[in-house]
This record gives sequence, structure tokens and C-alpha cells, in this order.
Amino acid sequence: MSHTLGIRQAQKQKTRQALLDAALGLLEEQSLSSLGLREVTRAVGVAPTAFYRHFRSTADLGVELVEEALGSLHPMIESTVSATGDSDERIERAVGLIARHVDAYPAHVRFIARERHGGVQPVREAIRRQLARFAEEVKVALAEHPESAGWSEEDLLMLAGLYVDQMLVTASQFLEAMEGAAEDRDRVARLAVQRMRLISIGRHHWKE
Amino acid sequence: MSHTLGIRQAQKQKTRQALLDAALGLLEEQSLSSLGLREVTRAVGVAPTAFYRHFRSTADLGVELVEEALGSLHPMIESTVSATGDSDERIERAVGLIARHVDAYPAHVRFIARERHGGVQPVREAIRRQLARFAEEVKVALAEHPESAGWSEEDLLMLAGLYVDQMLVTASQFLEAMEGAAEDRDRVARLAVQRMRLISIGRHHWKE
DNA sequence: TGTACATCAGTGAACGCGCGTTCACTGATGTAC
DNA sequence: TGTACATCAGTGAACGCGCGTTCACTGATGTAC
Repeated sequence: MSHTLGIRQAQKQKTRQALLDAALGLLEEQSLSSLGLREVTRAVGVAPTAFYRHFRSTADLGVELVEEALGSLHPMIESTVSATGDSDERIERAVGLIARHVDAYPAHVRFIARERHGGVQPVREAIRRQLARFAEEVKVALAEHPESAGWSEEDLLMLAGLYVDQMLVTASQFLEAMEGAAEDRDRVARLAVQRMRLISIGRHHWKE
Repeated sequence: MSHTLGIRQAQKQKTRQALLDAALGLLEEQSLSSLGLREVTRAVGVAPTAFYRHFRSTADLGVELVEEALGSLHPMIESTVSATGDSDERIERAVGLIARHVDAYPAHVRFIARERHGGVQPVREAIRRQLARFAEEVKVALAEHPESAGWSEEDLLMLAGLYVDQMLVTASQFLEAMEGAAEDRDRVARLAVQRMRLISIGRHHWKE
């Protein structure tokens, strides 16, 4: 006996999602701070005033987009860091996962890269919070590794943050490669693997 | 016998600089893609049409701001990487330099962080070009170090890029610390030093 | 099942406003003689 | 040094346009009995 939303609720959800999708599309070529409410409703085909039934402002919509773009990523990150195999295998797998994620959700990745330091404060803060959660989760996963014996909590969080930042750098480089020449893609992947390897080597010799 | 600009040229330069300064100020709270030409001229106190005597558009002005923000940084970066002393000394000095640079030019740093992935393509490309130049220069300086014996050009550029990205991350963290609680500043410095140390350790054990 | 009333997502007109861009202009500065 | 003309940075009026927000509304959906 599955619970179905009422017709009214279902329709409202649908319009809301259409607004989010349209906004994300429009944000490929501009920043959130210049996104207009009328632009978004025009793209969806509803009256401008309908916007207010779902969001207080475009900044509010932006915060929802952050949740959509990053909220569902926690399991993936968790599984990457906890994966079995040696360092090199885990690195290759992680870079492959990032590449596929960028392929599947380029607009979400672009949105996060763009608004992380963008002009809309509540959105910046929402992104910062999610990334801090990622770093915390990575830290906990790293602590499980035998290589982390003797590491302080502070150093583990430092390393986790380095990995998270590197993940974002790699994602945005894949995005740039998508926009430019197709051959760049492999270069980005190789470069990312090398960077992660170097960090991983530093990690193994940290406590000496 | 110093060459002086004509009165007309000097006045034009002054207005131009006032437009750049005003724009940079306005960009503390928004992105370039939402910056209006009339906003800028209003802040300076000239007629909107005067803008066109200096820039084709706000995007054009943005590209000039990139040159202003990053163009003068090459000697500083060069001297940081080429400095004498052991790894730890160089790292401490580099992080200190970054901290002072962010203190001295917070608006420039914010502008670069914001527009690096921002909504205005020509500006993104101008930043990308400057950062590629930085990485190239760092690569050349790194090649001089005895630790770089046996490194390929590709690996050196990989390491240089890692340093440049880390420099930007650190700068933007100092900026966030300036906006928030004052005590965060030291945490950022300590974290940045640790990250650089870990990368440096990876570097020393890379060719094993 | 049917009826009467309540809810509320989406509408459409209207508002005042600031935007980017055009154009012909002014008057101080620069230059040729 | 003085004069006559050229240059050009900055002006101010005017334009058409899209913006965010308000408001009273409509009509399909939901609910109570």
C-alpha cells in the first residue's frame, strides 16, 4: 500500500523541479547573482509570480540546488575512500568515478565550482557546509586505514581536506576538458592520478 | 628628463583607474556577470556614457582587472620558489607571503577566486592563462632544485600546478578567515603549512 | 455517493525602476604654423 | 608668443526593454459531513 501524493502536491513538486532544472540550465552561461526570476519562469512556461509559490528568491533556489548537487554525493565519497585495494588502485578508481560523475551531471558540477566562491552568500555557505561534511566523512574513513596509525585528528582532517579540494579541482578540470578539445580528457585523468599519487606518497612518509 | 603624460592622457588614466577601483569594490558583494556599467559610473561620479571611452563592456573591464590582480604577481612567485633555505623554511615563508598579500589586496584575491570559475568566459580564460604562466614559471624554478633530479618535464609541471592550486586555496581560506572570526587566521596558516609539508614529503619520495 | 465549503498553485495586470546603448554636443587640451 | 583649427574625454537627453514585486483573481483539488 504505497502512499501517493495528492494530485495537487504532485503537480507542485513537478513545477518546482522544472524551475530547478531550468535554473541549472541557465546557470551554464552566467552566475547565480545575475540569474533573474523571470528568466527561470519563462524557461519553464509559467507566470513569473508562480516562482514565489516555491522559492523566496533566486538565492533560496540556489541553496536548494546545492543540496541537489552535493546532498546525494555522500555515499559515493564514502565508498571511494573505504574501497579495498592498494593506493594506486583506489586512486584510479576515484578518478574514474569523478570523470563519470562530471559526464553525468556537468551542470551540477559547474554550478558548485562557480558558486563556491560566487557572489551569493547563503549559497557559498551551503556549499562550505557540505564540503566540510565531506571532509569530516573522509577523515573518519581515513582513520580506518592502517596507514593512519599515529595520526592526530587534526592531521587526518588536513589530509581529508586536501583530498576533497583535489577532488573538486579534478572535477572542474574534467569540465574544462569537456568544453574544449576532446583529447584533453585523458591528460586531465593522468594528471589527477599523478597528483593523488604524490599526495598519497606524502601520506605514507608523513610519520617519520 | 622624465616623460610626462599630457594633461588629457593623465586625466583619462585617472578616470580609468577610478572605474577599475570602483568595479573591484562593487564586486565584493556580487559576481562580474551581474555588475552593471551604470553602477560603476555612478560610484565614480561620471556619466554612464563615459564608461565607453575606456571599456567595451564590463567583461572587458573584468579582463583588465585580471591583469591588474595577477600580472604583478610573477616576481613574487618566482622569488618564493627560488628562495634559499630548507623545505620547511621556504614553506613558512611562502604561507606568510600569501597571508600578507591577502591582507594587502583582499578585493583582488576575492575577484580572482570568484571569477576563476565565474560566468564570464573571457575573464575565465584570462585567469586560466595567467595561472598557466604561473605554473610554467614555478616549473622552471623547481627544475633548478637538486631535489628535481630525474624528474620528467611532465611531472615537474604536475607538481608546479599542485603548488599553484594550493596557493589559491590558501589565499581564499585566508579571505574567508578575514570575513569570519579573527582567530581562524592562525588555523588557516597552520593548515596550509601542513598541506605544503605533506606535498613536499611526497615530492622527496617521488622517485623511489 | 453527493454536496457545500476551504485550500492553494498558478494567473495576469499593473507599478515604478534601472538597465545598456545611441547620439549630437561641449569645451578643455593638443598641434601646426 | 599668438592664432586657428583638430582632437577627444566626458555630457545629458532619449529610447525601448526587462526586471522584481503587489494584488485580487480563478478554478481544480481536497475535506467534512
